[in-house]
Amino acid sequence: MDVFLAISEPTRRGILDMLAEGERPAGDFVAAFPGLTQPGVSRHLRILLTVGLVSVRPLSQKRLYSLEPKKLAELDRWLERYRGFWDGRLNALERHLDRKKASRQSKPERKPS
Amino acid sequence: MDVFLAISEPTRRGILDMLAEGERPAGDFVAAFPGLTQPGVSRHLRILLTVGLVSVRPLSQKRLYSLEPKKLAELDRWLERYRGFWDGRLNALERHLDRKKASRQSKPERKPS
DNA sequence: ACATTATATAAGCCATTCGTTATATTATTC
DNA sequence: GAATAATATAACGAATGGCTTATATAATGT
Repeated sequence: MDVFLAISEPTRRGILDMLAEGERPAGDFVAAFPGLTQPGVSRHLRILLTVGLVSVRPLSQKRLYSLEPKKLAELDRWLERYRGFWDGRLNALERHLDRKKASRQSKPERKPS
Repeated sequence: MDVFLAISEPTRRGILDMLAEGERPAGDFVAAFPGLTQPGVSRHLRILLTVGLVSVRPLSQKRLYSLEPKKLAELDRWLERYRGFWDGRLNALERHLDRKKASRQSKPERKPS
């Protein structure tokens, strides 16, 4: 299983989306996806972990998952080839860069759980 | 089948990569992937077509496929959320923007201070 | 009309994946 | 140490995906 296959699953993208806001215990995902059972969610986490899209650290009985951005950069590098093919994209990039540059001295913060 | 699933397959990414260089007849892909049979390639093209990642126009017996960038922009919009999580990305973006700007105006600026 | 070229569709097989229930593991609390 | 809480693993069935061979469609050339 590679990164592309890993993010092809909606639930796993949902998990990543939640992790974009910060570190979270596995239980949060179980609660967030009522359509799935706990083992089901656990398996998705396992997949994201083995692929390298997330990492874990134990906190008592809990396991805190967090985003592993380097792997997502892989995906971005693939898209790189196609960027410039669509219009309207440039403005979005410029806006993003402006935000980035404006907050360059401050590190991106992570919400504690 | 959605865009994420469509690009999760290596052969289909290969097809898109070839299309990044321009319009191509179906036969080109059959030739480019010796590990697959013609119907196998045809099915991948069908999938890319139904998802909206490519389009076709007939030219005599041939069918010319070309990239449909708008659909890839969808993927990019998803990644947007995560951009800014990895380092080193900024420079690549800036380089790209510089290229873009350079092609839009006659005199590109070397480095903003 | 018939053969050829280019591509698509059909049918079937095998591998993978996703979900489930049941059970195991690990840490905490009483 | 027994009970509880949080999470992981095992085993398995159902669905999906991708590949194949065989066949169909469509346009071109003779």
